Amino acid sequence: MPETRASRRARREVRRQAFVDAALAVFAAKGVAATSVDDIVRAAGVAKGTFYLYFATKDDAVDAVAEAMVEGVAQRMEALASAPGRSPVERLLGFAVAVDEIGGEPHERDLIEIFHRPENRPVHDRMSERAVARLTPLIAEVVADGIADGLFRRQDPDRAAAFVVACLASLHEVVNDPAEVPAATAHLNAFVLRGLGFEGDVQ
Amino acid sequence: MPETRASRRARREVRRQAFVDAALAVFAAKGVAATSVDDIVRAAGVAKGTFYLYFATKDDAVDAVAEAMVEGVAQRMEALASAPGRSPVERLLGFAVAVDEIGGEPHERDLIEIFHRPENRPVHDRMSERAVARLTPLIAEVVADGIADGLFRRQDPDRAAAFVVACLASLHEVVNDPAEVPAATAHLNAFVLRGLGFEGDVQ
Amino acid sequence: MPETRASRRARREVRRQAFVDAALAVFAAKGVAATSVDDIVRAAGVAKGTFYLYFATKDDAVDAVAEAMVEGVAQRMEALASAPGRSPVERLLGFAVAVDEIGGEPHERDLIEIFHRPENRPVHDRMSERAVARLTPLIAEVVADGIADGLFRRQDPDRAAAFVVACLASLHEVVNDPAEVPAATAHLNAFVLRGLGFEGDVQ
Amino acid sequence: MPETRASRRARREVRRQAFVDAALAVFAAKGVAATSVDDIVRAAGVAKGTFYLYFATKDDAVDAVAEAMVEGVAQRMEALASAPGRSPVERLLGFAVAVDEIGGEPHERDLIEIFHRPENRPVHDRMSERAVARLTPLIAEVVADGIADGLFRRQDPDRAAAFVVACLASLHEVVNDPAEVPAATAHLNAFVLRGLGFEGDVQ
DNA sequence: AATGAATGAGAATTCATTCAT
DNA sequence: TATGAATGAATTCTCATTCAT
Repeated sequence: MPETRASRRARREVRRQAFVDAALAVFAAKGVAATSVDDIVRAAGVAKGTFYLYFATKDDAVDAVAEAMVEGVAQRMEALASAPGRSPVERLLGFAVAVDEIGGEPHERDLIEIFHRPENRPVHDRMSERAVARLTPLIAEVVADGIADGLFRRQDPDRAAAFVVACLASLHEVVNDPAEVPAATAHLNAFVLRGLGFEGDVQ
Repeated sequence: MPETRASRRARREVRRQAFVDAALAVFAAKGVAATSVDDIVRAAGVAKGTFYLYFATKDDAVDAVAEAMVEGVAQRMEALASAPGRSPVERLLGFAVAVDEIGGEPHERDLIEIFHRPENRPVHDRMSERAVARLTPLIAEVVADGIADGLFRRQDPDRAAAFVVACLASLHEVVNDPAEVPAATAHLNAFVLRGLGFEGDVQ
Repeated sequence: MPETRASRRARREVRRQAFVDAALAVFAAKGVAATSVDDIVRAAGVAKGTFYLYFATKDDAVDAVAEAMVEGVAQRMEALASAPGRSPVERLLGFAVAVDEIGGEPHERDLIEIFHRPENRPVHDRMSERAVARLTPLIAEVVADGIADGLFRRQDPDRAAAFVVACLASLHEVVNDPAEVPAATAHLNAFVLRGLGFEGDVQ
Repeated sequence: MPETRASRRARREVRRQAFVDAALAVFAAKGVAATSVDDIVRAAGVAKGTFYLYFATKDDAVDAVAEAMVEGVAQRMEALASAPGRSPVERLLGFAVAVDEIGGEPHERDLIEIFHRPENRPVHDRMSERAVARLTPLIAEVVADGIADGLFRRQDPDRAAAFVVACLASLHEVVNDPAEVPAATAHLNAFVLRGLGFEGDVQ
């Protein structure tokens, strides 16, 4: 039986993901700039030419890695953002938790590793870019809901969301000692909610 | 009359600055990663070897560029931070103005140019890093003063400063239309002051 | 039919040897220090990158050349050294013949060429080093056998071998006119055998 | 009073020697190939241009260093070679002593240092070349005298001298432990004298 | 004589990409 | 699909030498 178009595509996706995993591992180990296609294929255990069967370009692969890394968090936040029956405040608090949880999976632990090594700035950047693009609308929606509910002040939800995202992103830049994470998160939540004009009791 | 040690050092500094200027121009034109030492010396109109008389490494030059770009803003903010007879709130408001003013000089206009091109992320990063390192303490001091004066809530000034810096930095990431800058700045100031727990009238 | 591991290795060896041959030609023509990797690949008729598929380093290639040049002589001497049923004296005389024969093949003719040009000292050196390392033990063994047989005086065989090797090596440094080679060889043999304490008739 | 031509030349010689000393120090420290003119002038404490007032070429300086290093030994051997009232055998034994004594002065200690580091082969080579050229005639003369006196066999003195020089040179290549030097020297002397056909008691 | 800034050709090495098998 | 040898342009950095002061 000849392979169906669907199963072919699925297999292709699996193969591609294997490259992403391999690339992630090498990136974590030696930084993105210092990683060659050779390194990636060696980690993936395939020949060099095979790489170009799945990616047009090395850069293409870097993008795929960044996307993979952001997507996990984004989906969790998406679920939180649209959680029915929860107030905007609760949903916002959930975002910080989601960001905190980054690192819960091996994949994401690598992400953090990479976030903090200065030589790995380039991916960090690409991820930030994607993360901001992905997350800001989610947050803007929550902010808009909060304004509509009279919980937050009237303000441009997009701009406000940008500030919130910036603060969220700074969490991982700023906290070095894991023990400080809860305190920092609480501080962040209070800062952000107050910043949005929430007057209730935070926490 | 043989050249004095001082004048030699001065001349050296001028020469070095010429390289920084040239590098800045090329970086702005074609991105940092895509800029070779060859490009820089061509722009500077000197021989390749000369470059290495002033910088140990290409990276060394990138750092010098980043430093040059940050230093201008940092000094203005430093002046504002320590302005005698001004309240912490006023000083904080001044920071946003200083950030807004980036771009007032040609040097800094290039800075913005670079900020916004995605391919130029690496310098942006290095600048951010430096900017954060340079600015956070300034802001932390103002926050601490505000807490001492009972204007802001009790909180860790360093962490709070990190959030403020993140929001300030997001200003330039987020606003694309120059006409929006004043509104965005006002929004930012209100967000940040409320976030710090200031209860007075913002504006 | 996919290529077997063995045939791949063989092909690799052939390719590598082609580089050695090319390098040898250029070295002979313009000296080792003055030879660039560019020169070698041009002579080999391949792209520069290919060179680095077979050698980690330019130096690595120089070593390979030196090794190739020494190995031929060494193997002939090895055969002589262990020739069964021949007395130590005969085996020793054979060594000088083997050294004389250097130059019989084109490869080895180049070797001599290189030996005598002062600008080519570096390879000569590396070859000497290797040659000494390779040949001294062979000769030491013969000397030890001679001592055991009562043909030579009691003495440290390693040290004695070093003197013999030095004399052998000097053969090619000293004789410029090929017509003189037989006389010089006879002289050398007599000198060395007497030096070792052999009292029989030399020749 | 204007400087005389002679004193000018003398001063020039002193200055040149200072460069040789400096170069020797750097060569000893980091190898010849790895030593740049920059290194030399830094060690000499002068400006780069000054170097070229005294040497036409970097190579010129390397030669000067090699010459300086050989000259000391050569002069001592010259004195020994022509010592009146001493037999050829005694004079020959003296040569080995002279070679052994290399390292008695700081200059010559460096020489040995350099002799034994593999990365410093190039100077070693140039020195060997010079040493052979300088020493062989001295030894040839002694050998000729010995033949004339009936102490040594009839043979070509130049060729014999070449063998002797080769053995002498091997002394420093072969002996690693200083404690072994006397034994090795004795072995060498016995080997050489026997090789030349001396039948008396060696030692 | 002395200086040292400037030169610029040239070196070694890397690596994304291609393509014949 | 998969392979991996081959490519060659591009990159960073070095260093002997020159020359205006």
